[in-house]
Amino acid sequence: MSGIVKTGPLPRYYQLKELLREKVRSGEWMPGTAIPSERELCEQYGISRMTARQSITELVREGLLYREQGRGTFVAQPRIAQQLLRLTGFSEDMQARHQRPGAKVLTAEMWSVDPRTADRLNVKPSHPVFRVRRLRLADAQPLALETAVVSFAGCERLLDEDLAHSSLYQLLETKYKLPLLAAEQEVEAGLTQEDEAELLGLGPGDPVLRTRRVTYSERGRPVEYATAVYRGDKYTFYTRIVRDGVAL
Amino acid sequence: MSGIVKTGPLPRYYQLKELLREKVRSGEWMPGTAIPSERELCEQYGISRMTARQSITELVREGLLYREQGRGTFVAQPRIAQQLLRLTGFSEDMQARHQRPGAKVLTAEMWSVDPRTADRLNVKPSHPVFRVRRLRLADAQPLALETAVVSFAGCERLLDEDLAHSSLYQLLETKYKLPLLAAEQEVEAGLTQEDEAELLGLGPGDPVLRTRRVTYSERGRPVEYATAVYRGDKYTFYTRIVRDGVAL
DNA sequence: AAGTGGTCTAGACCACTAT
DNA sequence: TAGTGGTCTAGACCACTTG
Repeated sequence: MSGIVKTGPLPRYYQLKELLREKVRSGEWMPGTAIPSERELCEQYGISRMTARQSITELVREGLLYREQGRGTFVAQPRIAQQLLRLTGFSEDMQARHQRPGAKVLTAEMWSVDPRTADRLNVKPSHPVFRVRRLRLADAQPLALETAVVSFAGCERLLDEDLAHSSLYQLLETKYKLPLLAAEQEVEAGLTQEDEAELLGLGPGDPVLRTRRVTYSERGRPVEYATAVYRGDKYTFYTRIVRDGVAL
Repeated sequence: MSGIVKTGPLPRYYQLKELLREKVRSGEWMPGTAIPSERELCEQYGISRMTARQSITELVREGLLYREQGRGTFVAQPRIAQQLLRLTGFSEDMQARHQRPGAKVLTAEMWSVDPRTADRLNVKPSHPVFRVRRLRLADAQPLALETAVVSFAGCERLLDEDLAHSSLYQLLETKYKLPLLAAEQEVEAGLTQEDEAELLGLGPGDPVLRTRRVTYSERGRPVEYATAVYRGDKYTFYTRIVRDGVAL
């Protein structure tokens, strides 16, 4: 009946949230239609209104629903709704594009950080950090040349990881308990340099996309600074922007 | 004493939120330091804990604070905290870079929408929409070539606007009451086409950044589809990504 | 053991929308 | 007038962190 377990391991607001998400995902509730009112949900699932509100509030923040005062809560249009905001590394990015990610490790070492990178990672210059340069493959074809510099206590353990077959982001999040919560990224247009062209299978003067990214973990602490050069003919950078301070 | 008005026009959670924000902004609370506990704030300001929590929760979402279970709530590092997420058009973008925005209107017309654009704007093909092509200037120098297609009931009124000196986004938000809440953007590297090169002051084969953007208003309704070509040598695209589903 | 944030309750009054 | 979301209360128990 209710589907909301009284004393399960998962919080009730979370259970209701996933239940509502499924109603939308499955198409049972179509875009533009009103969902049950907060008071109806309370009664249906035997929870208090504040709890139901928390579920709805989080789904509104994700863009799946929207509220109108005095009218009700509605399912948002799918284009904006179902493309959720994610923080992805190369591997997850490729999987989302239905391409098989791969990597060829060019170098992996402990490195005395240069001043520019030190500033971005908030560490002292010459501090030892982990650095890996990889040729990134999509369906076994070269797509990007990526340099990642990672800084945290114990980062030298990354030297023992198999970064040809593992996602760096997944390693950091699971094995090293460093949740990656936010990132700032810059994207520029450019042309190939000689060494890059050869590795990427491009000619001189071919267009490329250059990216720089600082990735942050908890407490706003920078963990990774990554630069990459993408083949301009095979890569499009996607982003979703949500306005800050949008009322719930 | 409290500073939280009992029956003012502004909600109490909002008053507390701005009060906390000011403590951080002014430097009274430095990054990394703990703010008073939720129960302390309740007592200090004479409000309930759920109300204090709402203030804090919103500031955590903005990246100004972070919580640690069992320890407390802390001020985040400024780099990530004070760079708030904004949805900007060209004019706001240039102002943020301390450059003077400008525009030369090439064409402004009602246009029978093509199938590709119709799909993005969620309107029927051949539907009449407003289209403006502008050469965008930064400090009076050509920076980008932008085509914006805008669709809403009454969009033909845009024909009478002075788009050489007005921000399209500001017009839409203020005069037309269309809050711009979210956008999806694609960025690619490319080379100039002949007609573009001349307008942008570039030679053939120079690198450019091509962007496509759909901007959404309330209810997830698409309002604008804009494509632009930026000079590769003068423009860097910035974005901040915040992970979806981050626990509050 | 004491203090913190995380979750939750069972109400309440308000502003707003629709009929 | 009835129903909706927006705000708010005064508690409660839990998991977690720190002494």
